[in-house]
Amino acid sequence: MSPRPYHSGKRQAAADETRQRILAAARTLLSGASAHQVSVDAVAKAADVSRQTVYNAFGSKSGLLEALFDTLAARAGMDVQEAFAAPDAATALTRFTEAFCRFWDSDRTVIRRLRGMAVLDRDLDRLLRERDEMRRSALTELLRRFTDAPEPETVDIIWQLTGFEAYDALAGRDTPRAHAEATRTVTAAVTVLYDAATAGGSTPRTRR
Amino acid sequence: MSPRPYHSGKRQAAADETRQRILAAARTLLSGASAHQVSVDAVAKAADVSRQTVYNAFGSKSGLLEALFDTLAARAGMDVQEAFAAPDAATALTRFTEAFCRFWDSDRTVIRRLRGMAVLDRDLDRLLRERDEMRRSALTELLRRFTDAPEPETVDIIWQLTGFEAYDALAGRDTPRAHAEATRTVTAAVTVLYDAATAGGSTPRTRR
DNA sequence: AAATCATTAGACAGACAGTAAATCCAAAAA
DNA sequence: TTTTTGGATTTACTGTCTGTCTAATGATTT
Repeated sequence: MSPRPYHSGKRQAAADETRQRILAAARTLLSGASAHQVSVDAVAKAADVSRQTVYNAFGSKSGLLEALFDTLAARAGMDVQEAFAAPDAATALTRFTEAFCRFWDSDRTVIRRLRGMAVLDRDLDRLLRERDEMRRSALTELLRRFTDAPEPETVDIIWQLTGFEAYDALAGRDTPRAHAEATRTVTAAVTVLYDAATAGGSTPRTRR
Repeated sequence: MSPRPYHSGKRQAAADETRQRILAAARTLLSGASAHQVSVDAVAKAADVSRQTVYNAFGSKSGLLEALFDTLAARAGMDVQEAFAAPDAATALTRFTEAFCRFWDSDRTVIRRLRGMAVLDRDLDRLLRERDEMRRSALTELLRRFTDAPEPETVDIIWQLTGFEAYDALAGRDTPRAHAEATRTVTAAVTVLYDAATAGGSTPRTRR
C-alpha cells in the first residue's frame, strides 16, 4: 500500500494501522443511517479499540473529525491540480467544478454531518473554513491565469456555487437527484456566471 | 398585542409571557457570537427562569428549538400568501423567492445554527424537513397556477435554490454580501431556470 | 377559605468528553 | 538473552449536560 517503508519498523506500522482503522470506523458510523450522536466510545467500539487509544491517536474528538475530513479531502486535492493544466478558462472552470462535485458526492452524508457538527465545534469549524478558503484561493489563482483582473464578486459567487452546500442542495436529500445531473446544473450555473462576468457587465444581471 | 382576551385569565397570560421570554432568550443566545454549546440551563438563566420551567413549557430541548424555529417562520408564512395574488408566473415566482430570502436573512445566524443542530437532533431534523416540504408544496401549487404541468425537476431545482443553504452560501459568511445582492442573484437564477424549463427544453442545458 | 397551577429549588440518574495512573505486551536495542 | 521502549488497555475520576422527580411556595381562581 504505502510506497516507502516505515522508518521505525513494525511498531509504527501497527500504530498507523490502528489510526486508519479508527478513521474507517468513524467514517462508517457517520455515513450510517443512525448516525445521530456518534460518541467517541461508539467509534472506539466499532474500531475494536479502547476509548483511550482514540485520544492517544487524535487528541480529541475534534481532532478525530478533522483528521477524517482531511482524509476524505486528500483525493480531491489531486483532481484540482489537473484543472490548472486546462487549455482555456472554460475547460479549467469545468474541471475545477467537476472535481469538487465529485468530492462532495464521494462521502456526502459524512461531509454533511461533519459540517453540521462544525456548528457546535470551534476547532472543526475553523478547519472547514480554512479548507473552504483554500478552494477560494485556488479558484482565484485559476481565474487569474485566463482573466486579467478577476473581480472579487465573480470569485465569490463561483466560490459559493462550488461549495458543499450548493451541491448538496441541488443534489437533493430524500429524493436524491443523480450526481451527474447535479454536477451539470452547477457547472452550467458557473459557466453562465463566468460568461456574464467577463462579457462586459461586472455582475450577473437580473432580467428586467 | 393579542386580539382576543385569554379565556383563562391572568394565570394563562403569565404562562404565555414566560414562554415568550424563554423563546426570546433562546433566540438571543443562538444569535450571539459565543453560541457554541447553548445549554437549557443557559437559556433558563438568560430568561431569568428555572430550568424546570423550560421543560414545563416546551417538554425538551428539541421542543424549545422547534418552537423557536416556528416562531421565526410565522412571519414568513404571510409573505408567501401574497405571492399567490400575483398576476403572472414571473411576478409570483419573484415574490415567492424574495419572501424566503427575506426570511432566511431575518435570523440568519439562528437558522444556520438550528439547521446545524438538526444534524444531531432527530426531532428538530424532522420538523425542518417538514417545513422544507411545505415550501415545496407551496411552490408546486404556485407553478400549477400558471403552467399546465410543472415538471418535478423544475420544481426540485427552484425548491433547492429558494432553500436556506443556497441563500446562506450566496450571501457569504465572514465577508457578508448584502441581502439585496444575494436576493437578486437567487431571483435571477430562479427566473433563468424557470424560463429555460418553460421554453421548450425540460431541463436547463449546459453550454456546448 | 380552599383548590388550582405555574414556578422554584434541589437532588438524582444517565450519557458523554476528557484526563490520569497503573499495567500489559510485543518490538526494538543493549 | 535481557533490558528498555512505547502503543494499547483497564480503571477510575472530574465536569458538563439532558431529562426526571419531589417537595415547597405563592398567586390566581373558584
